[in-house]
Amino acid sequence: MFSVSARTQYAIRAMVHLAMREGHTATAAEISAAEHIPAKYLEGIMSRLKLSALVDSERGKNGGYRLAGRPEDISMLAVIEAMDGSVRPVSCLGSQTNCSATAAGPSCLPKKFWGGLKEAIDAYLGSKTIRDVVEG
Amino acid sequence: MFSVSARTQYAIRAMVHLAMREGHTATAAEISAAEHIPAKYLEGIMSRLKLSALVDSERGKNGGYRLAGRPEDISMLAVIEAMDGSVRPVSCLGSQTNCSATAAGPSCLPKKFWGGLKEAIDAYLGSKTIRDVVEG
DNA sequence: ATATATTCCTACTATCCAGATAGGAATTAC
DNA sequence: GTAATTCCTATCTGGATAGTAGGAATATAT
Repeated sequence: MFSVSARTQYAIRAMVHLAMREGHTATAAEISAAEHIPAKYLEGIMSRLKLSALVDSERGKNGGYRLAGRPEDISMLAVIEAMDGSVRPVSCLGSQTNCSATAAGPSCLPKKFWGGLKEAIDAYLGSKTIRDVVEG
Repeated sequence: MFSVSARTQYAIRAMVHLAMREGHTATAAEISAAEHIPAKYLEGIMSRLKLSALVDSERGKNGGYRLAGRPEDISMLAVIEAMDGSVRPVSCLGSQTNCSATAAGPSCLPKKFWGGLKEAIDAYLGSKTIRDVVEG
């Protein structure tokens, strides 16, 4: 239950790897080898991280990736959201559309419960940073 | 991210429905109609709830289901675990087997982070009961 | 300039599982 | 004995996840 995608786990390991390089670039190939992540698959992950402005990249020879900020300023929530979008236990959270549960009536009792779960998860993930993970 | 299966949402709505029946039995067909849950699919859900001793059942004519305890004594964690097992963001939590991340070494930095997430989720889900949800 | 190393882009494939359906067997009330 | 119900087993299907493939664009070094 509530399992995290391989993609997200890979992304976090990649970010941790970059954090330990302390500003020096690391190539996707290097990260792939060090963290046991399929090389081609990792490329797509790095692209997403770039799109979310969590890493900077340099193309061409001697290129590679580096963190776009200090490890203590990058929340785990940001990394996870870059991979799989915002935390949303049920799809009706954050959208106006009614789910099947409310098709016949105005109220959906569990909605507040799910909202609370989202808040609990967001609070934890938002409070942790790459630095916290690096320090174990 | 962290989306909850339809099965779990159905199960919760079914439990809430039973709670509102205050000890009287409700048939699967009745719950299905009231909560807009596919009838045959709901049967399997009720079986699981029974297996986890969250509901009692009576077979045959005038049979049906009722809560196996008071709504305030049934935690949401128990209901969710009955559907999809225990909260486990990453598979290495709760098992001794090493994941690919640790194949080449003894340590996995993110493990503590994931453990903390599990605890945060368990704490929230464990603190809420069917009664809380019924009261909205 | 040319070779090389890298990111970046698009498309494809395979596997797995959630969600749902179907048919009937076992059980009980009346 | 009939109707209503839970219970059991098997099967189908769509979509998502994980991973692969091939190459275009870009930058560096010599």
